[in-house]
Amino acid sequence: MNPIDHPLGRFVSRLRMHADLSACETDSILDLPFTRAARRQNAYVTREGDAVAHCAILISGYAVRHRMTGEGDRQIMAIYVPGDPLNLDHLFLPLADDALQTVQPAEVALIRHSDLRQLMDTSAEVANAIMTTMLADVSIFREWILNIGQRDAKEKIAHLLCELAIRIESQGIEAKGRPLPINQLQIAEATGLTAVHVNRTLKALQAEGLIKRKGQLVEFPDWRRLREAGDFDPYYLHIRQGPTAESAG
Amino acid sequence: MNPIDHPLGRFVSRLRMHADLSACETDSILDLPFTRAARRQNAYVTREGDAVAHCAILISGYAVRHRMTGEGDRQIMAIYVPGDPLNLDHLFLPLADDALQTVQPAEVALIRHSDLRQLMDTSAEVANAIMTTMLADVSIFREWILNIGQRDAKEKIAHLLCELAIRIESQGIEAKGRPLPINQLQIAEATGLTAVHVNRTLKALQAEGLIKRKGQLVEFPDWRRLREAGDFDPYYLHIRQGPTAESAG
DNA sequence: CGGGGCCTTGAGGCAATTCAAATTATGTGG
DNA sequence: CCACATAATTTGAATTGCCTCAAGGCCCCG
Repeated sequence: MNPIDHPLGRFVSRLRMHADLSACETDSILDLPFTRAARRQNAYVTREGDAVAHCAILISGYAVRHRMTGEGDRQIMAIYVPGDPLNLDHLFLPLADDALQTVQPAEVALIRHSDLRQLMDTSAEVANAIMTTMLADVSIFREWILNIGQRDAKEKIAHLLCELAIRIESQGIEAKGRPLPINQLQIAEATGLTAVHVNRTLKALQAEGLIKRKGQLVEFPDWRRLREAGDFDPYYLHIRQGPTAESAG
Repeated sequence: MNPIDHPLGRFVSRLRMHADLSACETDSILDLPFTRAARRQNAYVTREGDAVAHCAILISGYAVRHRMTGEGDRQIMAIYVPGDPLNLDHLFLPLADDALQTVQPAEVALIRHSDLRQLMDTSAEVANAIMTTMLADVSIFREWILNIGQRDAKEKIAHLLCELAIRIESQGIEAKGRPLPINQLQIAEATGLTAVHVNRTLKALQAEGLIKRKGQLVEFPDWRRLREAGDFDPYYLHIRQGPTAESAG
């Protein structure tokens, strides 16, 4: 069976980026009971303060994780692509300290904590794959600290675009003429810039031939120079096989 | 036995901030085999790229976790206080993606991964406490993304000072007239500012009566206003009992 | 064809940076 | 305990990257 045909297929594929899973272990994941749920654009999956009893896996669409200052400024701290687990952390810390929200119409698979924990107790390999995947996402949090703290606007945005390209491509989605999962305001909220400055910086990247835009579509005519402009090295993603996006246009 | 007398006593105390541990479970942690190692100031515990086989627990002193851009700019992504585990993540993702470095003379306890995993396999409660503690630290990573991305210099620094105060105080260290674990350059590297601007901002905080400095010592004459200035709410630390630093001078 | 997102552009202002140097702490060996 | 070296902090002046405010344009969709 092609795992992509299964709602959790991309999740398995995500786990396999970080750890080995036998056919048997794969099946045990695909056999997990789950609730499939559709979410409109901008719908919340969980909110800050929720006591969470389910792990959400993104089946399709895009979602973000965000937190707000007391003055209401929003910071996006993660962007999720299909196959990504949104909140494995809630397995161990069920009190949500930030919100999960779709940014596109999306579907999620909701797996009860008890069911997932039971499988992890049964299979050390599955447990290990889950942990490693969760910690790869933590490494991304840290790279964002670096990105937001130390790089200038052009580098920040180029870096974010590179990361998204690699992560989306790794899931075999839209090899070329990628539609950006997020708009300019959301790029701003993810990089700590203002939407106005994001707009100007995107224009500058385009003028330099590093990206090409057509509406929501973004193309990368010169991947190598974009990577350099963003000081991007994908090691922090902890994807085992070298990503293949280098060849994409 | 007073657990503080044991090198791992503060570590147990840290775990107990986030999860229940019975006396029996506590003892099983204190009985873990470990190597005690002294580290000079600015010594590395692990470096980026290392394949790590031990979890390091900070017994005394202070340490940071950092990563660098291609241009050599350093971003500190975590500051560790005594009792903190430095790298539980390496249990599951043994390839270090950033460096751990002392910023004061320090001692660490090195616990072999295999020993810690064995204990976690034996005791679900210990495993849960370890996981919860690790994820509380991940929540701190995310708060730093928010702090660096959305707040201005005064808020950033006030927020960082509040976090450090609470975390140090929670370990029962130096109730008043706290010596800052880090210098101004390191505050800069942790907040994404320059050392010069950190200096000016500290002066401004002092002029407003939010902090009082004497050499390396920092006092908080008006904790409430400092907390407000830093938009600081300790919920994200996931410390179960309300921290007591409100009363400290 | 009208309304609401989203994107785009301009002008002016400010927070934070850069560069450079002076001053003050900290530590060390004699 | 002093003299020296080194690290850390402090200050000034000039610059700039990014922000704020404000308005206009585009495009999708009912």
